[in-house]
Parts: sequence; C-alpha cells; structure tokens
Amino acid sequence: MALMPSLSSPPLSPSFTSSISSEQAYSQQLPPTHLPFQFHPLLQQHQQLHQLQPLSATFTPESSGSSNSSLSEIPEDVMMEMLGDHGAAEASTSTSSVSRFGADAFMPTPDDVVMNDDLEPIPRDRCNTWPLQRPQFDSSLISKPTIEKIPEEDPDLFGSNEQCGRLGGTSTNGSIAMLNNSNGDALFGGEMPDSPEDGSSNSKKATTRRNAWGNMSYAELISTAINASPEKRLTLAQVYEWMVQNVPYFRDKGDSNSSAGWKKSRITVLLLIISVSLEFIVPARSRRLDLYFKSFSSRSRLIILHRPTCEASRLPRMNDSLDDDFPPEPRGRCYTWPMQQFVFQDPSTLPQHHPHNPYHPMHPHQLPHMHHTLPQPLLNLNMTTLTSSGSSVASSIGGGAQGSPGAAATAQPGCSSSNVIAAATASSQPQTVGQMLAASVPCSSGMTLGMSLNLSQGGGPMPAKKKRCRKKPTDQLAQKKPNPWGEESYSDIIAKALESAPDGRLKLNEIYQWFSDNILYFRERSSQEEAAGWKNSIRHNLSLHSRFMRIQNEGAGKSSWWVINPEAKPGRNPRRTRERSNTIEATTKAALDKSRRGAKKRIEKRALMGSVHSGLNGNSTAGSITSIQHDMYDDDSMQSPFDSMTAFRSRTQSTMSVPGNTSRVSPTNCELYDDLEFPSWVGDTPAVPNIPNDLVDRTDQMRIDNGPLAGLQIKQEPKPIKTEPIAPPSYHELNSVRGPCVQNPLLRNPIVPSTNFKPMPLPGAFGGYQNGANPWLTTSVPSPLPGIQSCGIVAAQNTLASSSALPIDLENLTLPDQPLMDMDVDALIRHELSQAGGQKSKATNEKSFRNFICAPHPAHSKSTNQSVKSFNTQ
DNA sequence: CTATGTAAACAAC
DNA sequence: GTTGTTTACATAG
Repeated sequence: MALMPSLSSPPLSPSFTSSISSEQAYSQQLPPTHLPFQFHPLLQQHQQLHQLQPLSATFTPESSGSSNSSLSEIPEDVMMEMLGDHGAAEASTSTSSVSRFGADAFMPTPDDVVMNDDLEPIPRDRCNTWPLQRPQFDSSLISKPTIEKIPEEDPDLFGSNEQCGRLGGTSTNGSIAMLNNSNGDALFGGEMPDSPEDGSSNSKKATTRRNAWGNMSYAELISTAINASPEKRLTLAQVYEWMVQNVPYFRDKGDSNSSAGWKKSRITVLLLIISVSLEFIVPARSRRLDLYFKSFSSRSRLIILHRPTCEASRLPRMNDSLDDDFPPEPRGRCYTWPMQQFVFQDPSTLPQHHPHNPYHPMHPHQLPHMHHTLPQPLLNLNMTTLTSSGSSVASSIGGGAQGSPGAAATAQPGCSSSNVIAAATASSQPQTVGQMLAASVPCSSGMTLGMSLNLSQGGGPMPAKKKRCRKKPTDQLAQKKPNPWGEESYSDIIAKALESAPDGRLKLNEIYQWFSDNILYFRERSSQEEAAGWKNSIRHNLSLHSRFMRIQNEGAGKSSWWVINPEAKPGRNPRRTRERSNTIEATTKAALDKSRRGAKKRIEKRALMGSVHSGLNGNSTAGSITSIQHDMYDDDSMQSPFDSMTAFRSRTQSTMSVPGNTSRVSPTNCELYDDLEFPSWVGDTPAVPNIPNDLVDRTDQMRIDNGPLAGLQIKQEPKPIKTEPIAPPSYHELNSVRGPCVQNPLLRNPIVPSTNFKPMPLPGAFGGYQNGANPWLTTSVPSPLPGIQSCGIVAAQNTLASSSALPIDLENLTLPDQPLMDMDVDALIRHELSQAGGQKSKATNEKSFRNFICAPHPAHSKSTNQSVKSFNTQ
C-alpha cells in the first residue's frame, strides 16, 4: 500500500472545497434515505477519495470529475484500497476482471501473487489460505463481552448529536446474545455452530471450525459487530476494533503488522459482502457519512450498517467460494433504504410547444425531476450503463432498450442497487461500471448484469421463438410511471382526446392524430412502423373499454365516430370482456373448446346432411335463434346450454359499439355458436350458418336505416320480412330502452339464467316473428346524430310502436323467476313512465341526444339485455 | 386477481 | 392498408 499517497488528511484544495459544498448542498436537498442515486461502492469511495484527498496532480478532483474519466483512471492505489491487493491487481490489469468482483476475485490470496494473464487458471482447493492450525479459543474470553466500551470518536468531529456507533454499555447485551449460540457455547470457543441461528443443525459443523477463529465467516462476524453496536452501524475502523476486541484470533493479531492481512481481508470481504450481499449498506452521501469520513483515516471510509430489517442470523451466503458448506437460506428482501431512481433530464430537450400539455413532460427524454439534485459528476455518468437491471443494461448497451430512448437509468426494483455500497469513483467507463455492477449486484432474476451483457452481446444464439419481454424501460421505472408517456393509460388519453373534441367525437385516425399531436412520446413514434403498436393499442382500448362507444358513420367506408360513453362512470370502467371469465368460471377453457369443437363438428355434419327440418323455423333467422334457445332449454340433458350462451354472450358483449356495427365481427363470434348444442334442425336450416352473429348480443347495434334487417348483420340475404313501414319510435320510446342499447351495459354483464329456468314453448310469441315480423326494421329512424342509431329502437318498436299492449311474447314469458321477464317489464315500465312524464325531446342536438339516449337508467343490464334480445328475436 | 399494455389473428371494408 | 374485435400474454400492483 505504499502507493497510497499521503493519506493523512491533506489540506483541502479549493476544488475539493467546492466539491464538498456542492455535494453538501445536494445532500441537503434530499434526505439520506431518498437519494436519487445509489452510489456504487467503487464510485462512492473513489469519489470520496477525490473529495477528501486530492491525491496527486494527475489525479485531481477536477480530472476525476470529468465526464470522460473512467475506472481505468482510478489510481492503482485507490483500487488497491477498494479492492484489496488482489482485486486491485486484477482491476488494474484488465477491465473484464472488474466483472469478477464475485467472491473469487476477493478471496484472499497471498499478497505476493503475481497476476499473469497468460497463465491458465489453476484450480486449488478451497480454504487453503487459512492456516491449518486452528487454535482453540478460550471460551472464558467470551463469557463476558470483551468490549466494554468502544472508544468514541472525537466529539468535535462528530458534533454533539452525531454520535458514532459505538459498542459497549448496554448494547453489549446484544453482542453477548449474538456471541453465544442457543446452547450457550461461546461463539468463538471450541465448539462453534454453523450459524447463530441453528447451532445444532449440523453436527459436522458443530465440531469443525471453518476458520482460524471459528466457524463464523467474516460476514457473520461483521454482522455481529454491526448488530452489536447501538446504532447498528460501524465504521470500518470500528469493525476492526470489534474484531480485535471480540475475536481472540484477531486480537492476537490486531495490534501488529500481522493485522494488515486480516484487515485487508476485512476490506476484501467487506467489499465483497457489500457488493454481493444485501446485508450491508452504506448510507451514501449522508452528511453524517461525511463526518464519519472526516474522522477516520482514509482507509476507514466505509460505514457499514447491517440492514436493520435483516436478521443477523440470515446472513447472505454471498458465494460458495466464501461459504459453500451452508445450504442456501432464503432471505427476504431488505429494502430498508429505498432505492431512489436516478433520472436524467436534459433541459434542452424540454418541449417548447404545448406548454400546458400534461403529456409532454412525460417523454423519456425529458424526465423532469431530479436533474438539479444530482451532483454533476453523476450527471456526467453514462447512466444507462449504471442500471442494475441486467436486461436493461444489456438492452441499453446494445443500442437502447425498447421504448426507452432516454438517457436515464435506474434499477429494477428487484435488484439490489440499493445495496450497492462503499467505495466510490468518479465517472467511469460505462461498460466497466456495468460490469462492476453486473458482478456485484445480484438481481432479482438471479442474473447478474455481466451475464446479461454477455447474453445480449451475442453470447449465444437467440431462441427462434419470439418471447415477449416487456420489461419496463428504465426511464419509465425511474419515473415510477406506468407508461413511458406518463401515468395515464391509453383509455385515459383516449378519453381526453374525445373530450377535447369539439363534437365530443373523433374518428379513429383523429384519435391517432390527437395522440401524435399532444403526446410527444407518440409523436416521436409516428412512423408507420413505430405507430403500429400504439395505434393498435388505441384500437384495442376503444373496442375493449365500455368507456367508449362507437357510432357508425353513415358514409360508406367511413370510419366510425368514437365518443365517450356518457353512461360510463368517470374514471375506470370495466373492460367489456372483463365479465367473460366470470361467466365461464364453471367451464374450463379446455372443456369449452372441446364443446365448441364438438358442436362445430356436429353443425358441419348437419350442414352436409342437408336440411331436414328446414320447414320448422328456418324462415327467419330471428326465429331461428330464438328457437335455438328454446330448444336448448327444453333439453335437460344438455350441459347447461344457457351457460354456454352466457359464456359466449358475455364475450360478445364486449362488442359494445353503438348501433351500426355492420361489420368487423370477430370470427370468434361465429365460433361461439359452436358452443351450442344446436338442435338437429338448426344445422339443416339454410339460415343457420347465417345466424347473425350479433343477433343475440348485438341487438343494440342493429341498423335500421339501410334497409330491412340491414343492421342484423346477416351475412346471407335475409328472408323477406314484413315490410310494412311503421313509424319509428319516439325518443321517449327510445329512451325507454335506450340504456341497453347505447352502451348496452347489459352486454357487459353476464346473463345468469335461473337454474330452474324453463322457457315456455311460446308458440304465440314466436309465431309472429318467425316471419321476420319486425316491421320496424324496415324503417329508417332518423338520427339527430349522424350515424347514431338507437339500438333500442327495435325493442322499443316491438314493444310499443304497434300498440300499447304488451307483446304477446312478453305476456307469455311472464314468469316469476325468469330473467327475461324481469327486464322486459322494466323496460316497459320505463317506457310508460317516459310517456306519461312527457319528457321533452332532447334530440335537437347531438349532445342532448347523447345524453338522452345514454342516460343511465336503473334497469339492470342483464335484464335489459334479455329484453332486447327477446324483442329482437321476435 | 385485476388493470393495463402489447402483440397478433382475423375479418370487413 | 385501415378499422374493428377479440384473444393471448406479460407485467405491475
């Protein structure tokens, strides 16, 4: 260590003073536990060295503070201090060796070992470093705490309130406890347990000491020392002192040159522990830490705290090379010190437009906060490479993580960047630092950065199968924002876009444009290739969320209008498909698929066999579908046919656009009918394959302005239906059923049939409808809002337009426990109320119309749904 | 488990 | 290619 230049408190240089001031100011801005960046041990110690001791003209704080300084610039003596002689030797000889900060790199080896890169690694037995002779300790030494009092540091240095952790006094009780195992054996006496936690679990360990001082590893000793201190923290010197005073082996060596070896080992082990384990932390950048630093020699800049939430007995095993006799012990995370995520923001990249746009600061390039809080040397770091997330680092180095162009870095929550402690350096070579972290920071995934780097750098062939990896970009994590553009979800943004529209409606491409215009993240991804993803997400969200509804645009080929569903509650609304799983709960997917396959097969077979029962109900698709249900219900042997209906119905309930959805029915909707055990006649009926996919579920989407049954989405030309025009219902009438139609909330809820539901044959009920007897469908209904067609029109008309009497089917369907009836009556009551109430027409403008048709009503959806279905199938 | 984001298949236009 | 629906899957909370 002769390379170390004057370590004895040299006068502070102006630059140093300046540096300290800035850092003190920095540290004052953030509490120690909310530091914006967890210092890497090497970084920190190196930095501290620079600050406290301008070592030489060639290694000044100025030089070290430059953005270009790298780890390679760290003087060897510093590295020696940081790593121990061996680590320094390695670090000074090759960059890759830094990645070997694992246990092997720190295992004590003879000081005179000359590192020769040309030599092949020589296997050696473990633990051949320590003397074979293992003196027996006098347990009496431990009978009472050896340390009665820890020498206090100069109070002038620490200030009145800055008490250094000390051992002694009452605190030694803890030490006593820890120094004895459950059997009362002296910890450092002859028979030593494997661990303080379980001294008798292994008889072998109980009789064999692993080290000259006993079975405790350095880590355990250090932990014991730290935990024995009142404040659960020690400086390195205090660790030394504790060792000397509590462990006879070290005591014997503590006051002579012979201590250098084990102290160096302490350093080595400490660094190793700190780097590899989660057990020790150093409060980076705390003022107290600075004071500690001032109070000790340059070699004592580590302040090691045993994580308070970690049990001393749950010491990390760090590495097999240190302690491979112990089985792995599960250990919980000890994120006592919250990991503060570093964020870099380049002010020059702040958006200049849309000053009030809340989305603009969200851009990853423009991460808004903490920039001013970081000391400049840290800002100069290539932060991307400092990510402790293996995947992030790998991707960053490889050219940028997905969707994370920002030059920010942070750590994965599961990675122990917060546990990166100790030595410091200034700026460093990105990959070197990354490798350092890779070697020293265990990630939650169990993969180190180095490993990740290797993988990302072509270490092996990529699997052919594309595997999604949607790790959040580091900048996103840094901001703790769920998305790279900010906190708001797609649906939130879409809602804003729609709300911002003058008419409250936007076409899809307009929504796209709004995204692009108002959110920088999307604007910067406006290329066709890049935009495909988020546009897809927009479409997905539009379709999926009940929050939005689609209004058919009248023009042929025109895209629909998308509007906010006024019925939707503010904020979150359930996804349309959300209920699906709830309704299928009784049926496993596999079973359902099997059922579908079987049903489909049967249908195909029947289709091949030709029409057998075509004369029964085949004249009307409506009648067909109704009959399907009817037939199903009559068949007790069938496996819960209503369940099947419910299942797929609820799925199609997702298709909740406003009327006019004449197309783009998911193919799965067709398949859904395969769930049904169709009666034999079904497959024989020509109309069966043409059963409108949405007839059951999408009655609200029917269009009536395009001709007979145009809205039924019947792919095959529908059978001629009664074409006698009937006046469209009034808006009151619409209102009576508007609820289920506009938003069709009923479709968002599963229809839960009564278990004892036995539909009546309903001969009269279907009689009139089998002929396509929905006269109403032949009539266009003027819509005050272009494209808006009330889905409730059909039902309303069926119910009300022809007469004030209840439809015959409703009368016949009136059963106490029948869900169908429940809602039909409900709709009728609402209708009657609306009629009697003389509501004013609100259809004079779009918004009023929307409010009108979309106003919530108390009818529970499934009832209304059933009602609509009932009407439409008539 | 839920909410969300993302990718993708599929179909109609 | 666009629009729309739906499913599947990954991830975070």
